[in-house]
Amino acid sequence: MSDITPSVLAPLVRKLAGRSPLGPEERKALLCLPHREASCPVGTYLVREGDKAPDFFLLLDGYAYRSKNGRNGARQILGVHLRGDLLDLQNSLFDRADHNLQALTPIELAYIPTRSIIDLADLYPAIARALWIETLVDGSVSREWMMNIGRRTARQRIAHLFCELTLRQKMAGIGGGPDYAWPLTQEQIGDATGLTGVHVNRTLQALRENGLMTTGRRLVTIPDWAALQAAGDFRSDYLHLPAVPPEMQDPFTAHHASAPAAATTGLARLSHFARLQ
Amino acid sequence: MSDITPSVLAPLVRKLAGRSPLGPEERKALLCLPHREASCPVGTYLVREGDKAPDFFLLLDGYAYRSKNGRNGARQILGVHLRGDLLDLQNSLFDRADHNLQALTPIELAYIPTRSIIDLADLYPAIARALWIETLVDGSVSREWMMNIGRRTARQRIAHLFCELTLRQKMAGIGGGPDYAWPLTQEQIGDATGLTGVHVNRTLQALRENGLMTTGRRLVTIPDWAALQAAGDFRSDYLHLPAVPPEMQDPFTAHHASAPAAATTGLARLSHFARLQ
DNA sequence: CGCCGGTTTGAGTCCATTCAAGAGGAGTGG
DNA sequence: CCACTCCTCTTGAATGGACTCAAACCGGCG
Repeated sequence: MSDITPSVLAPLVRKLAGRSPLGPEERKALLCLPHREASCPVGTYLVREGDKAPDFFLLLDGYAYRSKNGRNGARQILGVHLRGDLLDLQNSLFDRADHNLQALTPIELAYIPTRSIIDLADLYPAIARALWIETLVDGSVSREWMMNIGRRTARQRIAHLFCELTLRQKMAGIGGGPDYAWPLTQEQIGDATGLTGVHVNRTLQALRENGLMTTGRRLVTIPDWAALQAAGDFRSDYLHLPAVPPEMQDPFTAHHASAPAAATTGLARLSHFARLQ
Repeated sequence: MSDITPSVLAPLVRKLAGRSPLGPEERKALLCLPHREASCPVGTYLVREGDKAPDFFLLLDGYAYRSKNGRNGARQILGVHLRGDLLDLQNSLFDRADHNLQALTPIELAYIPTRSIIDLADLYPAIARALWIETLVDGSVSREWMMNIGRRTARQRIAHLFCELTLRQKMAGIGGGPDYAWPLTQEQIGDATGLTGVHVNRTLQALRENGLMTTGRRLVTIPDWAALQAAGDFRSDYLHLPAVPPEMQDPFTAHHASAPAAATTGLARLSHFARLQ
């Protein structure tokens, strides 16, 4: 419960401060939130479609994903989450969850009562705004996924997904080397991209043959990041990341970011983020 | 610039109050927001992908849509908006817009500086929360669209889109009769559902032949609402509407839509989650 | 009237699916 | 250690849904 070891919630502060500047008082309030740690095996449903008033979670370690089920048994994966992500802001403010949230790998999480977060948001406008922006970013990602699923070829969709997850891992400080963890099965890649597992397999083979990536037991290596980005029509803007390392920027984004007269809020956020590290 | 007729912003209050209860003071503050009215012809870009710091709008009349462009010229429509909707919460808090916002029909709108809304949100937690929830609802709709585009047949996708727009019009008090306005061309339906215009045409013909709907010059008639819902795998939950009239509710909304599915490790879930409670 | 945007229609093609069946690996229990 | 199961990945052949590329049709409008 609420205790004196605040370090567990540090990622929460880091996350939110990356969205809206937070003063020391606000940081402290966040760190003092009541919470409970837990760990779940693969496949655990954290929230199930139709459940009432779920609380929400900070993902401390491992991977999770959101999904929806169709009447005919079809499943669509809506997003993937990794260490440091806030889970289920989406559901927690509604009376009933409209999608599932499931552990993709064994996970560690901190469970935080929704009530206490809302109270904090009422008390500190900066926290409220950070939560709001976090939700807006989530929406932006959803939109890019729509684009991906609706208007790209199988090859592009899969390359795009690999780009997104790889970059997000990089930003979360996971897997600094040439290898990145890959938590999804081919079937799950299919569910995320609107394809079948079989066709994912074939497309993956083609990508490998072209030297764009190699997958081995739950690992990906990407020899040529720029090439994979191009193959996936990937531009990282939509993730609204605080600061993408130069070697992983795409020419398009770099071009725009280098324009000096850029907006002030982004830069403020950036410096804030740097301070945390 | 800002004028003295506050009635124009009444839909804004109505919208937000539907998300979170607002006191008289908060309502008054909203109505006193500085704003400027404008009207735009069909096709006007209100915001263009890559634009910086757009302000935001209240749609007073007409239809608008959001879209994204791929590098190869592909276009994905991300959502459709109608009278009373808040436009571009999505973009306005970021440095740069990540998608387009365009007039689908001639529209009337009230333009509100983002700054003043944010100030209001800082001042009144209830307003901040309402805006947040509005954003969450938007995310919920995006998720359903992902499901639609990724995991449904052409027939289902199109039927679903018709259901959504029809119901939202009903809720906004437009078109009380058996006819509803239909602002989208077949090409645009394709862009919204991840199909081509040609195939939309053929699918539409099939739907008409089955007596599920008829389209005439910018009008739709739906003889059997339940049948169209079934054809589109449509459940209105995801829209998070305040109150859906009984004749338009679907039978499925009542009882839990718990898909049995694989749920292999579902057993672990219950014990664990019980512990959390 | 002629233009123009939207709808309709046709024929051929291709991308992705379906339905199998087999292979590889990891974990389990005897 | 093996046999066993389960899960994931792989491969093949046949099918089909949606796409492409036209061209024609239609109504509204200047």
